[in-house]
Parts: sequence; C-alpha cells; structure tokens
Amino acid sequence: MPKIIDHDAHSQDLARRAAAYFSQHGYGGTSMRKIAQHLGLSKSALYHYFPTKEALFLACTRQVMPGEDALPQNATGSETDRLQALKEMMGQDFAAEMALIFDYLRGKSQAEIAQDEAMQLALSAYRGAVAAIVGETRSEQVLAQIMGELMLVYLSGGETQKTPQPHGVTG
Amino acid sequence: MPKIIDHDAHSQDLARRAAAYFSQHGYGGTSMRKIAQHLGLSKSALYHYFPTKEALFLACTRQVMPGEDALPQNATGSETDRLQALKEMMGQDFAAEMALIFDYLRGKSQAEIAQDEAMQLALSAYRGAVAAIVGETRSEQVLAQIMGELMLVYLSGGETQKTPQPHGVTG
DNA sequence: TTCTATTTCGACCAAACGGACGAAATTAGA
DNA sequence: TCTAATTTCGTCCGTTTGGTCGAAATAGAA
Repeated sequence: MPKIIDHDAHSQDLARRAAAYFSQHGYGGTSMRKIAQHLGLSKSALYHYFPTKEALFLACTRQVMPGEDALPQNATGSETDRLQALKEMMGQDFAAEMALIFDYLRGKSQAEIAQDEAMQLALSAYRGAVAAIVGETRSEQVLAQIMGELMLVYLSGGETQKTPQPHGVTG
Repeated sequence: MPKIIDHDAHSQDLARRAAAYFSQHGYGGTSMRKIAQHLGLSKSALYHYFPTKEALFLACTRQVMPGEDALPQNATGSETDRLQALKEMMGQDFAAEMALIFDYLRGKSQAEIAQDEAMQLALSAYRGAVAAIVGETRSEQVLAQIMGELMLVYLSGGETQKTPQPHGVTG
C-alpha cells in the first residue's frame, strides 16, 4: 500500500537514537520538539511512532537495558582477561546508561523497583555474564566490585589510581 | 532594621529541603513554582534567595555532597564493624544523592568532571573515610566495593543476596 | 492512472515555564 | 511612633511545553 517503512524497526531505531539524547539532557530537559529535531523529523511524525513522551522514554530505556543475550559470554582467555573484557564492555556507555536508568527509576519506591521487569532483566543479564566467568558464588561480589569501579571512574572524571589487584578484578 | 532572618542560614535550609525535591523529580521535572509550594513560600520569595533555578540547584548539590568532615570517622569496633557502619551511613540516602549527582554531572565532559571542585571534594571525603578504616592501600578497592554494593541494592529494589564475606566488607 | 493506507508535516491550543517587577507586609533601631 | 531595610507576595510577560488535528505527501496495489 503506502510507504515502505517497517514501523517497528523504524521506531526501535528512533528509540535507540533518542536514548542518547535523553541520557544527555535528562527526561525533563528533553522536549519532544528538540528530540524530533535531533532525530531529523517533525514532532508530529515522532508522535506517530510514540503516543506520548513517556512511551518514547520507556522505549528508550528498553533499548538501553541489556537483554538476556546482550552481553556475549566470551569464553577465551584467563578469568582476569575475561573480567577485564566484560568490565570494558560495561564501561563503554556506563555513564550514559546509568543517567538514563536513574531517570527511569526516579520517584519509584524500592518495592516498585523490585517488581520492575526491565530492571530485573537487565540486572540478571549482568549477573549472568559475571557468573559465567567467576561462578555463582563470587558473582554478586565481583559484579559489585566492577560497578563500583566504573562508578568511581565516572565520578572522578576519568581514570582512578590503579588498585593493587585485590582479587583479579581490577586492571 | 527589618526581619530577623539570617539570610545565609535560611537559604541553606531551603536548599537542603529543596535537594530532596530535586532528587525525586529531576532537574527538568522540578519547577520553581512547585518547589516553592513544597517549601511553603511564594515563588518570588524563593527567587529572593536564589537568583535562578540553576543557582538553587547548585546550592542543593553543595548541600548534599559530603564535605571534609561530613563523614565522622568512628574509631570504635573492629574494621568490619566500622566498615559496616560507614556503609550504612553512605547507604542512608544513597539513591537520592546519586540521582542528584547524576543530574549535576549531566552533559559535563569527563574533563569537566575531573576539574569540578565539589565533586572531587565529595570523593575525597569518601576516600578519606574509607582509608581511615582500611588504610590507603586498600581504600580505593574497598570504596569501589561499597559503592557497587549500594548500587546493586538500589537497582535490585532492596536487599540483595548476602555475599559470602569476600574480604570483610559485605555483611 | 487511480485508489488507498500510511507517513510526514505545519498550525494550533491550553497549560506551564523561568524570570521580572512593584507593591505590601514585617520589624529592628531612632 | 515613625522610618527604613528586608522579606514576602501577586501579577504580568514572552517563551516553551506536551499533545491534537486536518491536510499534504508518499508509494504499493488495482
């Protein structure tokens, strides 16, 4: 019939590109006009794909949060090397993703967060990736270590002083 | 002459109470009208203490970020106990403070963050508190561990499964 | 070509925004 | 009590907001 556009694929692509804008400007700091301009279409066209700003934002978070198979479990190298690789992969867009996630969780109670599907799915993806390397027993502690290091690196504005290899996590 | 109000003290008190509102609604989601209503005064009165929304927000972040002596270094108990106490103190308003800090750092480059005074001061306060307990050598790694655990607790929506005491940090 | 379903757009709306301003209220010192 | 500095407030302004709507453009199917 009309245009040749795959609606779902196109909206997912828009959401992926919009996520970067949201994480840079925050939910409240992002207007539908500005984001449409950034995406290269009109505001009305954007509303054609997402009925509301909230819906677009939710689509963005789903695009950013890692799914089950988003973190490929590379099986090569030593445990230290594999952890280092995972850490670098997580650190890629750590700040941007965290900014988006904090926006996403804002105002939610702990109980609501605990029942949030997307959030739990993303966490289990991280846990699974770590557990595949160090095993279930140490996974929670090692994941905490990695997240804490990434956090400190971001809050410090770049690199932090290297820690004297506590248990093979840091580099 | 006129009113008996200590201008600085009053504005600091307003900023402290406004910080909670900012962290719950985000910078863009917070309007001067709403925050004034939440604080129990008129918008104009709020503008009397803070020339702009940005100025109010900056005052809020300064109120939230720990200063040099904000984290009292309790010297009683074992290292594990003291770490646990520090962790609980940090975890008190962890989510709210992080939400505010991510808003504060939003859009800043890594270089800008590295040169941000308030941020570096807050980090050194945390580092100092940890170093006072475990020593300089392990401080960076232990701080990362604590921050990561607090992060995971928040993102999980409450408690996480207890880790089998890796090196005395977790409880 | 013509039809028709989809995509894109500009124009519009009421509400809310950050901020400016002068008047009203308040109160310590004369 | 009167004065004057400060705090508080209501009101106004231009701009931007999220969202709606009908028309125009597009392109596969007839």
